[in-house]
Amino acid sequence: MEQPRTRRREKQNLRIWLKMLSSTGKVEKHVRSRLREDFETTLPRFDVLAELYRRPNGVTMGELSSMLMVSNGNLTGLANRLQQDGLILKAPMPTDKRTHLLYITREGKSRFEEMAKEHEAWVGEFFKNFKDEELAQLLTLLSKIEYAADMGGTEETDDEL
Amino acid sequence: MEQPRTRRREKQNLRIWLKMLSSTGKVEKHVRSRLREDFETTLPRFDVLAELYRRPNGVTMGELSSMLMVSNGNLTGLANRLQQDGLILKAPMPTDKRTHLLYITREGKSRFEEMAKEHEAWVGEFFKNFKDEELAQLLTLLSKIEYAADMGGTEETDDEL
DNA sequence: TTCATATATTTTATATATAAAATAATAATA
DNA sequence: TATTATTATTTTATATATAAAATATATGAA
Repeated sequence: MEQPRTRRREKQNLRIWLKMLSSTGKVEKHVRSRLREDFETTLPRFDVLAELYRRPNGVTMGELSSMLMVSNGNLTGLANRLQQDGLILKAPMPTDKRTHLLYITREGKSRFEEMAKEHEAWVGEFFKNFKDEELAQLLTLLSKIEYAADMGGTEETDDEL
Repeated sequence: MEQPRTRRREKQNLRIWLKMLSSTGKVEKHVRSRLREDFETTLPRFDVLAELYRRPNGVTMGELSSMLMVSNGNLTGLANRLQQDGLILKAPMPTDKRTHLLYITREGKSRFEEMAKEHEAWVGEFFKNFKDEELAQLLTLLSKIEYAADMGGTEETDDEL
């Protein structure tokens, strides 16, 4: 015999996952369009600048790729293009020539500041009609999902804890 | 003079947006890995099969690309690869040779059924520790964001309605 | 009919993205 | 010190993804 309770729950899980994908995707598409049309850049490039902006002392390729959760190979290309544009610098560490440090340039910094201001406004539009309490709830619920993802495979249900 | 209330709110908006990106991204990475390792396929291919599975009468390229929210050009390549694998069929409409209809094949159908079952389980893991009420809340909040995205630029704040 | 316009899809150029192999440099060990 | 193993990054092959141009077909108007 079936388990309608469990089945309903499974359907609900899928519905939420699809909603996460569609809502995130739509906001992301909007941000990407604005970055492209207003600043002739892309989201991954913006993300790189954002991290380097917060670390004026530089970050290694490896650190940055794990911060951004992208592969090393992906970051290699991104960093090359950003360096070509004069927005970042890349230099091997004298003490270990394998390791390469990335820095944001003065131009990259000022470019990022312009974009970050706008970026905040674009994102804010989507939350305009949220109550403070709803924002807090949403943050908590999403954090719970991320936590489950970080635990990945090792976690248990509450019952078993 | 500054407006700490507004500023706090802006920070919170950004925090949530980043959390949407990170939580969705981590679940997505997990699903992509499983699809790759267990079924030698990818998320976009799975998405195409999912839509065609639900429409046995076929869907045109244009319809499908807007359902999946990807460009026509992107779908062209995806559809070619899926047809090569024998999972879908593509055929021009006799009444309008510009339009091409996509269908899932018997093999595609059975392949998708296998994957869908697993997919549901993978996704369910992330919501294991959620109460029914929390799931409902999350769905509502995400829907509100998606709604704002769909209204894109035309919407007003509640105050002004 | 014929020409202009509109529509559906594909092609092209380019940027992300990954996994896996290759490279380069360092560290560790015999 | 030589050899081995490890680490950091790049390269390669492939798949997604888009915007813009090109193609092919259909529709509409003169």
